[in-house]
Amino acid sequence: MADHNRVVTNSMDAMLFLTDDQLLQGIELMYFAYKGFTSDPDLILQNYSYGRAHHRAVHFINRRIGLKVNDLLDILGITKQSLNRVLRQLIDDGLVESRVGRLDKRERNLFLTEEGKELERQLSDAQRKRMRAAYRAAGSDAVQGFRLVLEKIMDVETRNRITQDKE
Amino acid sequence: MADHNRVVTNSMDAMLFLTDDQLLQGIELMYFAYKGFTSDPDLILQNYSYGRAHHRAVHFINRRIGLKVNDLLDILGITKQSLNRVLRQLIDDGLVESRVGRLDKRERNLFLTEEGKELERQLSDAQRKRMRAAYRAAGSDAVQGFRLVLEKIMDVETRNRITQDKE
DNA sequence: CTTATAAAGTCAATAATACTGACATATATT
DNA sequence: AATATATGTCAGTATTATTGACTTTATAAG
Repeated sequence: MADHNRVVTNSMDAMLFLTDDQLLQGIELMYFAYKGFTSDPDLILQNYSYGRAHHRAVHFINRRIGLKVNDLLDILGITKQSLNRVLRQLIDDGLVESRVGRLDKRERNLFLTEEGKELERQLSDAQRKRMRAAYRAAGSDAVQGFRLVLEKIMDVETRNRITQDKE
Repeated sequence: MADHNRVVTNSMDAMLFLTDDQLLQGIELMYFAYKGFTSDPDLILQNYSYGRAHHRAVHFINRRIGLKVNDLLDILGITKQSLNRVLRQLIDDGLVESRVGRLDKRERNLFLTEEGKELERQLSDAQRKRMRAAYRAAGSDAVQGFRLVLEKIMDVETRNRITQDKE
């Protein structure tokens, strides 16, 4: 009975490339792909003496226009002290605008200025270019699989927050 | 003529989810998935007062047993001064052994000790568990696509080095 | 209206990871 | 003997993150 179950499990694992070695290969792929994924924006950010933290802030302020500081903290999963330095710089440099909330004046809504949008465009153009090339080379079926697996790798709470935002 | 080409390109893009917005969604997926991907090992590493740099070193020393220090530097893409601190700790703590090369005595070959293997097992078990669950949930076709897209996202030089190592 | 809670912002100290530059040692190559 | 290579180390700096303590302003609860 136990033996029978194991055989079944193993054959399913084989179909799904689930040997320990295949899984380690997938783990390495994630590592190397993520490295490439961040390399193009990193080069651009150097010209501004900014880092990845600035990129992430600019990205999410662009994607969720007018989001609150607390929302950004939740998304990034860092402390407000960590975000503060980055956000302070972006605001002082005129890339981000912080407006007092209309309903709740304690809140601050974040927006990209024209200059901020310009940096965002540079960064996302570079990153999109790589993704577009990868998608084209891999084909649409592969892209669907790619997206599905990534969604399953995420923390469930993160996935719920993301997918709920879509609709 | 130009118009005609653009129409064709756009429809292909649509099939491949290649609108700017879809590409940005893919970029966010990568970000959130990578965050989940590293979260389990990060928790384990805290018990050892180690960081991700230690994880990467342990991972690759395990995967390419006896690799040279220079090989590890190439893989990680960091300076020897950066690696030194991490490697020094791992060696001093008895997780990694550095043996003088047989043919070229200037070289050092790196190995995990039993204790090092034990940490590697803990870390990769946690990471494999998440990957296995994601693969199972997504299905084997999706996994193939996932792997293919990741390979295309990598830098070409990295991809050549990895795929050449496979055979 | 007063007290409590919440959102945002700041100051200070610390840690992990990376960098550049300079230099040392042992071994191999020319 | 001179040069190059592989490794290791010291010092100084930058980025990104942390914890803890505290302030200001505004809303909510009593």
